[in-house]
Amino acid sequence: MRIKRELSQRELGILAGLDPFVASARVNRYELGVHAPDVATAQRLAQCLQVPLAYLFATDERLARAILAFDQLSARQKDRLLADIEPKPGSPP
Amino acid sequence: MRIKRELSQRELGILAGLDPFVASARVNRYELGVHAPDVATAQRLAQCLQVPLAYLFATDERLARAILAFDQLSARQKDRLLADIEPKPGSPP
DNA sequence: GCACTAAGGTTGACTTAGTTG
DNA sequence: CAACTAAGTCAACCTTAGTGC
Repeated sequence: MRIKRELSQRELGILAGLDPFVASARVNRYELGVHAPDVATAQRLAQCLQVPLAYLFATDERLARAILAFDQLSARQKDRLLADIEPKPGSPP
Repeated sequence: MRIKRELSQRELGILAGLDPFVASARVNRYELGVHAPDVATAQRLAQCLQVPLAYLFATDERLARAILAFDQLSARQKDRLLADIEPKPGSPP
């Protein structure tokens, strides 16, 4: 899982609502990819990191950056960007 | 999990390498959100659906569309888009 | 064919307790 | 403090077997 944090593993886990006694071990396993959390826990971690849940699962570096950047845009900017890059229907065939 | 398929649940599961006898039940559980697959299985499903893994976890509709559209761009287009929308460092403070 | 489900077995995440820098 | 790990427990997923459309 793609975790980009500024806090310690333990602090992040506690912030995400994990029991302080287990936060360190669990976040460590997630960050190293030994274990994977359930989606609810992943969602809480994402909220604490202020990134979209999808960002944690972005395997491609550029896509990860795009997800972060897109998330920062205003609703209007998102709509304009989508209009720019989404393929128009009825073109390919 | 965000699954947008054109095949049947069973067909998708088989295509993703699941045992034909269990493909239907498992994909059904994933699609309805009753169970979640491990990341390796999710990755195989994403490949079959020809979407990035992150797309399956996009909770926001616009972000989901953006991920799909971004994935279709050429490497050069991706880099140009990132240059456009990524916040420049040193502006906020 | 399709989507969907309950019950029980089994695997892997979770807790505990600990080491190391 | 921090990052990281092994071992045993048990919840969550997987399999089986089945329903109804």
